[in-house]
Amino acid sequence: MILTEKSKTTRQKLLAVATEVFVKKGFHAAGIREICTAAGANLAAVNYHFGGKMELYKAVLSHAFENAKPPRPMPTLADDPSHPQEQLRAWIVWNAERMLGARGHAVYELIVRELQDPTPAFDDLLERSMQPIYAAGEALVAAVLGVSPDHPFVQLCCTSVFGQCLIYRYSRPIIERYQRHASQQQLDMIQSFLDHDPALISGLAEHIANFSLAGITAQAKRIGKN
Amino acid sequence: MILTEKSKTTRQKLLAVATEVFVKKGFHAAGIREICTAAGANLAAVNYHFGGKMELYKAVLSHAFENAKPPRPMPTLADDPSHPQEQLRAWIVWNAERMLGARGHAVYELIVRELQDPTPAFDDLLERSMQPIYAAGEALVAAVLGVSPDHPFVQLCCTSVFGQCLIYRYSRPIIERYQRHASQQQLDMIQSFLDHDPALISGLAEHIANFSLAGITAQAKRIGKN
DNA sequence: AATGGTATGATACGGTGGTTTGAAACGGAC
DNA sequence: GTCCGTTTCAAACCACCGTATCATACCATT
Repeated sequence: MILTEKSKTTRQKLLAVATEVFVKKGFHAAGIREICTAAGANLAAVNYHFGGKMELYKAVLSHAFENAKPPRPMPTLADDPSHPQEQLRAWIVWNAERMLGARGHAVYELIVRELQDPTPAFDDLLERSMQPIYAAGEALVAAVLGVSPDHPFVQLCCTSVFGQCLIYRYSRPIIERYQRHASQQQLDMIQSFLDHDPALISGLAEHIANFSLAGITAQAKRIGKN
Repeated sequence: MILTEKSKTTRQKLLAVATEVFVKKGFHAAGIREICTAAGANLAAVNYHFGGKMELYKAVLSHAFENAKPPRPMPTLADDPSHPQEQLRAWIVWNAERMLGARGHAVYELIVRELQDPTPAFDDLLERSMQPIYAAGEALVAAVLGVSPDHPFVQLCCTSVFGQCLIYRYSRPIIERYQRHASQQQLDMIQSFLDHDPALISGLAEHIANFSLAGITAQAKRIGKN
């Protein structure tokens, strides 16, 4: 199939709209009629350009993954092996900003959806987008704890870090519902969070880093005592 | 409607099976036919006994909420206002065990589903099951931080605590998928976690408490310095 | 045994959602 | 202008799901 200019734009429009809709409603709840009308395309367009709903979804995942490329490289232990604490802090901040910020937005929203209703496309996405990051985090935590990466505390601490990040992706409905009981100041914060305000995101990332680093070093002392 | 013995067992079977299915697949993906055949009931049974799918779902939520009543009462600041740290630790452990253990299993699994695809029954469930716990946690964190409950740090810290708990409910698919790369020791841990092994649960709760308390006291020092 | 409220059963209806079809419109190549 | 591959379009198809219907079976009461 040769892609002319016109076909490219319909395909791209479809892809963009589908990303939005899949993020907002998840794979099953999203309808191709909704996607097509929102993209100004015919109902048959999805099947023509992608071959089906699932293929469209996989294309969306790949596209979102490509667009999630971070602006700066991930900090790793190898960057500065003599200062694991500083590197760990840098990694946590980097990871949190990536997960909460606008740049990685779609991927993580989609991953979070996959967590509950895994589709066949899940494994590949997870392997490509999360595994390297998680492995780097494990290595850093292990270095700070002074144990091997297989140590149970390593997984516990890493999960604590990821849990703090993911909940902001996860509990958007709660956050939105909170608006009714919130003060004006809180309302502004919520809105700017939903808009991926970079200042707020990095503030959040700082909090998670401070919180987690204290938690991890406390566990390190606990290990040392035993 | 007078409930004879026979009708009671069908209703209860329906309720039990529906809880399982709704937990496993969520409200939308679960089918009446699936539930009825699994319960050995006729297709019309749901409409007869509950009045519709949504009413069945609400009944499941209520039933799950009733069954989640904790074995011991929630620790609050009022229990011992002079030792907020100890009370906060007790609250975190209590909350984590409740969220991760078998007793509250269904409620939290359902809440987590609601987080992504809210149904009209969400608000009520949230208000009844989460709001009191969250408020108690806020008060305790605020006491330890030495600030008012409206302080932004309070919400940040509370969210960090809940995030660490929820991720274990949330990312079950990841945990299960991890089995392929896991060691035998890890496999056993995963299995006993999925079986709600009380020893493992309280170990997890201890970790979350240690981790979070260190994080929160670090934030307290940070506030003190400013 | 007869009766009437209760429970179960088989089946059909209306709606929705993904997919398919076949014809029409486009656009460059000759 | 004609041709042919590519793209768009409206309509229909098909499977599934929640619900409604109505007949039948149950069972305590009389």
